Amino acid sequence: MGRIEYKNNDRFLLAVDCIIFGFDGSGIKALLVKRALEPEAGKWSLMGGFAQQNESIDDAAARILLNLTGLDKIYMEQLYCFGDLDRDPGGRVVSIAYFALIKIDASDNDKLEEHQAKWIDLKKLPPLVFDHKKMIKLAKERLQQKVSNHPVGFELLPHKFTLQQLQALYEAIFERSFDKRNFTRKILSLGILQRLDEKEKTSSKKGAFFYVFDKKKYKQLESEGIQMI
Amino acid sequence: MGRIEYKNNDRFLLAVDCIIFGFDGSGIKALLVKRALEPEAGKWSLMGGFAQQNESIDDAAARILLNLTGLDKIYMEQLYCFGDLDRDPGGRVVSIAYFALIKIDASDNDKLEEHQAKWIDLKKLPPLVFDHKKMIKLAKERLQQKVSNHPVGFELLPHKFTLQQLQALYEAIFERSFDKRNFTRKILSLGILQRLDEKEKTSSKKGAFFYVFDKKKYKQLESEGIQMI
DNA sequence: AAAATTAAGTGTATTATCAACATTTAATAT
DNA sequence: ATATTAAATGTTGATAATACACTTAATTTT
Repeated sequence: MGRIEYKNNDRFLLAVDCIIFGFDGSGIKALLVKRALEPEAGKWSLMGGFAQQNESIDDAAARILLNLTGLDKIYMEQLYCFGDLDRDPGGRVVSIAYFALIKIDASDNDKLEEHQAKWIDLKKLPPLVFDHKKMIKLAKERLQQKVSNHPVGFELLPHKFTLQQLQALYEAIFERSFDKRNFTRKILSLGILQRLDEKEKTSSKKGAFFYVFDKKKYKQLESEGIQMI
Repeated sequence: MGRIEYKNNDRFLLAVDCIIFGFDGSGIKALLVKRALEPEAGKWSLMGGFAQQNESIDDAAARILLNLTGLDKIYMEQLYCFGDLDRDPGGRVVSIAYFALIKIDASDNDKLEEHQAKWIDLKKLPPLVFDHKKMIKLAKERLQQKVSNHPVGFELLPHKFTLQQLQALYEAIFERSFDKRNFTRKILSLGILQRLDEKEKTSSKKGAFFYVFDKKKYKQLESEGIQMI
C-alpha cells in the first residue's frame, strides 16, 4: 500500500517557470533573470526552479516567486505544462509555467539584483533560453483573456489609480487604444470602482480622481459573470 | 554537457489522464474505465497512464487515448496540471490532464471492453478515484469556453449532421435551451456550414437537411476570431 | 484680476447585436 | 384530398457597442 506502488515507471524532473508581469504606466513588462545554471547560463530567462517532492506544484511556483521578489500572496495562475522531449538541452525536464501579476515597484530590489533580474518590455524581449519566448507569448494571450472577464488588472496597478492609468493598462495589454468616453462609461457601469475624494495632480492642472477597486462589490457580482471590456 | 546537468533534483512520476467526451444525441458523456491498478483498483476512473521518458507529454496523451479507443488524429487539448501533494494515495504523482472530443460510435468496442470502459452521462457520474471528478468539472467548463469561440463541437457530431443535432449538442454542453430560430440564424450566419442536398428523414416526414462543417471557409475566417454562440 | 493653458470629465446619435415570439412549408401517412 | 409531423423561416423591441467633440476644473501666465 501507499508509497510502494508505481515502482517501475519513469520519473521526471519538473521545472516551474514563472512569467511575472508588471506595468510601469506605459508598457507591460516581464521580469527576466540571467540564468544561473548551465546550460545557457548567463542568458536571459524566466525565473524558474525545480519542484520538490515535499511541496505541491502551486507551492513550488509561489516559492520561486517569493525567492525572486520577496513577495507572497500574489495573484498567480497556472498557465500550461510544457512537455516536449527536447525543450531543455540540459536533460528531460517537463516545465509547468505559471504567470503572476505584481505591482512593479513592490518587489525587493536587493533580491532582484541577486538574480540579475530586469523588467523588460514585452515589445522589446531579448532572445530567451529554451521555450521561454513561447511561454511568454502564451501568457500574454492568457492575460488578455483573463483581464477581459475578471478584475485582475488591478493587481498590476497601485492601490489608488486614476481612470486614465486603468485605461493605459488595458491599452498596453491589448496593444490597441480605447475611446476614453466609452472606456470610462463601461468600467464605471460595472460598479466595482470606488472614487476617492483625492486627486492625482502631477499630470494635469485639474487633477484626476483616484479610484480603488471595491472587492466587496465585486464579490456580490462575481457569480453573474462580469464583462470587463 | 547535455544529460549530465540537474543531477541532484527530485524526480516525479508523471501521469496523463484523459477526459474523453462524446455526444449521443441527448447528453454529453465521458468515457470512464474501471481502474486496473492499485490503489483503488476496480473503481471508476478516467483513462490514464504514466508518461515515458522517450515521448512528449502530448504524445503520451495521444498514446493513452489510442490505447483505449483505437483512435488517432483526435482533437485533444491539454487541460491542466494537477500537482497537489496528496492527490494520489499510491504515491507522489503529478497528473497532466487532457481532454479529447470523439465521435461516440467511432471507437473500437473490443478495446473498450478490454478496459471495462463505459460512456457515462456527465449528469450521472459515479464516484471517481482521486481528483478525477474535479478534472471532469474543469474539462466541462473548458469545453463550454472552447466551443463558444472555436468550431470544435463538430468533433462530437457525425460528419453529416442536422441543425437540430447541432443545437441539441450545444444545449447539452451548456445545459440550457436555445431558441431554434435565433440559434439557426446565428450559426448559419457564420458561413462555415455547407448544406447538402440530402435530408435526414427518420425523425420527421419533411426531413431536415444535412450540413457539413466547411473547414476551408473556417480557415479563411479564423484570424478574425469567430463567435460561435 | 483676467486670460491662457492643460488634461479631466461628460452626452448623444448611430449602428449592430441579442432576445423574444408564431406561422408557414415540405413531405408523408391516412 | 386531408391530416399529421417536425422543419424552416421573419419581425420587432431591447440592449449593447461604437463613433464622435465640447465643457469644466484647477493652475499658470500676463
